[in-house]
Amino acid sequence: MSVRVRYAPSPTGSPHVGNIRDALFKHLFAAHHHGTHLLRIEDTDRTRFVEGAIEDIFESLHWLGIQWQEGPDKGGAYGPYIQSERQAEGIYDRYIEQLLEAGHAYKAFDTSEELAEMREYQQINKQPIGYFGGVWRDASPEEVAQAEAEGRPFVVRLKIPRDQTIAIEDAIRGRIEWDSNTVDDPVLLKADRMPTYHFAAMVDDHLMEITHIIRGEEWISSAPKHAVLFDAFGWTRPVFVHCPVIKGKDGSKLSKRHGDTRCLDFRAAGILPEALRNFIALIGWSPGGDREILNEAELIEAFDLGGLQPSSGVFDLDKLTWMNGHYLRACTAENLTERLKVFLAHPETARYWEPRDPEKLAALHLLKEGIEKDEAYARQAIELERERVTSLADFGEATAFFFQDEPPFDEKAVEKWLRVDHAGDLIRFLQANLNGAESVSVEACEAMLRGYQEEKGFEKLGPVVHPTRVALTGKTVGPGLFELMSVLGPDRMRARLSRALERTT
RNA sequence: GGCCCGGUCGUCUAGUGGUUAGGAUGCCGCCCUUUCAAGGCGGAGGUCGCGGGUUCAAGUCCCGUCCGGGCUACCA
Repeated sequence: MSVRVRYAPSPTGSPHVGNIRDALFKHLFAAHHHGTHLLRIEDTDRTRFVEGAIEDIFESLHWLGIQWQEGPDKGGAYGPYIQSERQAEGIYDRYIEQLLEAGHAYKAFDTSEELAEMREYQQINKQPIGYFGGVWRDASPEEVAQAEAEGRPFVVRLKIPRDQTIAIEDAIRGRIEWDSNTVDDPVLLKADRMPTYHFAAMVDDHLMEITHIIRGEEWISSAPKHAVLFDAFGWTRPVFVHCPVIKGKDGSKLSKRHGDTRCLDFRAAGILPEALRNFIALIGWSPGGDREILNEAELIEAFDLGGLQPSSGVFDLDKLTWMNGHYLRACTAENLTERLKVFLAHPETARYWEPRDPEKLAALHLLKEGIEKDEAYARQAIELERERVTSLADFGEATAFFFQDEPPFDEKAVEKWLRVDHAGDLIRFLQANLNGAESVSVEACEAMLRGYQEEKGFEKLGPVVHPTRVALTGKTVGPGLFELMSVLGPDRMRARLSRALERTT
C-alpha cells in the first residue's frame, strides 16, 4: 500500500515555523516513498476563522517548496478537502449515526454551567478532570428521548471503554499506554452540529486512506481517543507519528515573544526558502552522520521516520543566519538579483522592516531604484557584497555606497585616513590617472595603486588602499578595493575623489 | 492535582553495549589578506540530568528520582 499523509491546518492564523516544519516532514516522507501528500482544511470551528489564513497557508507552502498532490486547489478522488464542505454533505452525520446505533457514542445534554461545576468539584476533590460519563453515558433511552423531546441542546460523546488499557504504537516513541479510566469521553459532535477535530479528522483520515498520521507531540494525549474511535468503527488504525515540537530559546513553546515565528515573516526578513527549509528539517530530524547542508532532492532521499527525534528542539536563529549566508553565497549573481527584485517589490518586505528598522528599509529602497536604473551595475555591486551579508535585507546597506552620489563619510575613517599627509597627493594622483578614461579594469586599478605605492616608496599597500577606500566609499570596510573601483567606474570615482579632496586638509 | 512525553558541549545533533563521546553553529586564536567578510587551520566548551542496578564493559539495557514540556474546551 502506498503512503498517504495529510497536512491539515486550521485557518486560524498564518502558519508558524513549527507547524510548517510538520508539513515539510509530511511532504518529504511522501516524496521519499513516492506516496501522496494531501492538503485538507480543518475549518470546523467557525469562531476561530481568520481572514486571509488560507491564503497564507498556500503561500507558506509554495514559498518553501512543500508540495501536495490532492487538496482544495488540486482536487482528487477523496474530496472535498475542506471540512465545512464535507460537513455540509452530511459525511460526519452519517458516521455519528453509525456510532450512536452501535452504542459507541451517546448524547449528552449537560449545560456548560453544569460542566463547569463538575470540573470545579473534580479540582477541589483532586480527581482527574474531565467528562467520564456524568448522567448521560448510561442514561436510559427514555431519559434521552425525553430530553430530546424538550428540545434541549446536546453534544455527542465517544464512549471510552472502562477498565482497560489503551495502547498506541508511536513510530518515534514506541508503545504508549493509558489506563482507559483516565481518558475522558471526548465530544465528537458539537451542539451546533459541527464535528470536533477528534471526530472529523479521524473520519477523514480513514476516508482519505491516510496511512500515517504525522502531527505534533501535543497530540499524544488525544491519541488514545483517536485509537478508540478507529476501533469503534472497526477501521485499521494508521501509524501514529508524533513529532517533537520546536521551542524558543528559553525552552518554552515557540511564540511571538521569541521573535519571528510566522513562516512568511522569515521571507520578509530576507531568509531564503531553501535555507529555512534545510534549517527546520534539521530540528527534530537528522539524516544521521555529519550531513547538514541538504537540498530538496537530498532531503527527500534521506528522509525517513527513523531519523526523527523524540525530544523537542530549540529554534536557534544564529544557526539559521549562518545557513542563510551559506545559501546566499551559493547563488549566482544573476539569480540573486532576480530574487532581490522579488524581495524588494514584495509589500510584506516594507511592512516588516518599517517598524523595526526604517534605515534598513530606506537602504533597501535605494537598492530597488538602483536595480531599476541600471541592473547590470547593480548586479556587480550585489556580486561584490554577497560574501558580507547574511540575509537579502542586508544588501541595501551593503550596496548603498554604490548608488549614493555622495555616500556619507564615516568621520572616524576620515580622521584616520584622509588626514594623513599624502592623502591629497594620492587623490590628485588618482584623478590624473583617471582623466579621460571611460572604464577601468580591476587589473588597471591595482596597477594604478601599486604604481603610487612604488613611487612613494611605501612598504605596504595599506597607506594607499585605505585613503582611497574612504575617499570612494566613505567607509573603512567593504569589498576588495580594486574590484570596487572597477565597478564604480571612472565617472563616479572622479566625482567622489574631488569631493574627498576637500576633506583632506 | 491527574495522565502522558522528553533529558548527549549554550544551541542543533551523531551515537542502537567496547569511540580519547564525533560534527555543526556560536565564542576565542592563527593563517590568508588592501579593510570587513568569506575560506582554511586550531582552541575552549560535555562528570551523556542525578542515583542505583544488570554486565568483563553502559550515553546506549532495567529501576528509582529530579528537572523541563504537553494535554487536562462543545480549540485545533
